[in-house]
Amino acid sequence: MEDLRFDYGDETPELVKRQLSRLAGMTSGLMSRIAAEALGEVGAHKFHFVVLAALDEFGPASQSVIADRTRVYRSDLVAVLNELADGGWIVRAPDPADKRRNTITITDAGRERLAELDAVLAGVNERIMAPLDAEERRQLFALLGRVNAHLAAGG
Amino acid sequence: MEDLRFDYGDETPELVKRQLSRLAGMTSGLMSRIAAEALGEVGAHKFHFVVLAALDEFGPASQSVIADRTRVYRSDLVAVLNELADGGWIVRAPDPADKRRNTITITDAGRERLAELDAVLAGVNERIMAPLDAEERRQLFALLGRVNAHLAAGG
DNA sequence: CGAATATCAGTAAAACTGAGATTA
DNA sequence: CTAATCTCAGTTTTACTGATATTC
Repeated sequence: MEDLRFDYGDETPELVKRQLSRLAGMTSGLMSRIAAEALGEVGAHKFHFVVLAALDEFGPASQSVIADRTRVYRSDLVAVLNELADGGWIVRAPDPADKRRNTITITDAGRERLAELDAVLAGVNERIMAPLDAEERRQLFALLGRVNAHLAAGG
Repeated sequence: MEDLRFDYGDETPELVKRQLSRLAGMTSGLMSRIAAEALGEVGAHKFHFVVLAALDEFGPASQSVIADRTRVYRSDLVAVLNELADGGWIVRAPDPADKRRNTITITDAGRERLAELDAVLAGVNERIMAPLDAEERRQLFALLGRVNAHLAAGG
């Protein structure tokens, strides 16, 4: 992941450029790679952030509920929680009321970790959005937000 | 690839929403998936489009040159060209002047295929950008273009 | 000889599927 | 008995690395 690349080179075909400029999504793999790389540098990945944020905001929950909230697959969530437990950022305890369930709880260290990852991502955002001023960023997010909402609604 | 998903559910943590709204790139995986799925429906993938476009615009070239122009890895380009040759969209012939090289040439069928894939991608673009009018799309692409240029320059 | 070209085999990470064991 | 929960094993796709044979 050392060669961060974004465009298609100096001799990019016009047809490709046109599609790239129209299909915002096809060009944005790099942005998530920058985020993944930055999180990787502190030994995390995006699911750590997403899961810790869900636990911090909504409180303790079963793995199944966390999977629904975060859209992490139940099967993959197991490994993510193992990693978070190894770091002392969550506690996994059997639910006495339903022995099928585990109750996952964020720890104080977990909240510190969450703040750390949030800061990392804020730094990534700053790096990516550097060429835009505050008003332009607001515009960009508003436009993307409308596209996103449209897609999320099944458009 | 049947469950196209974009947001993080009704109970998305605020921290995640905030990062999602700021980090445009982290949310755009779906857009490229829509494009990949649409191309898949006609038996293609994005490298078919990119390689055909490069051949159409710049003329016949060696595999090495195509790899540089399209940023498709040399090792992966072999399989892409095999598929394009099987479809009759390109011709692969040894270069008499340098026996290490193949000369790749787009065929008339290849140009038709390229037009077909271009139309598919235009349809995807229309679907994604549906909520924005022409002026808003122009604005969005201009803003993204500046971010892209910044990242492409190594920002 | 060293370097470039095309090819193949294989790795790594992310997204996803399916099946098994346990408990409600 | 059916259904839910957790876990594990495995698939698929994409991006990428390394090695090899051939030719310059």
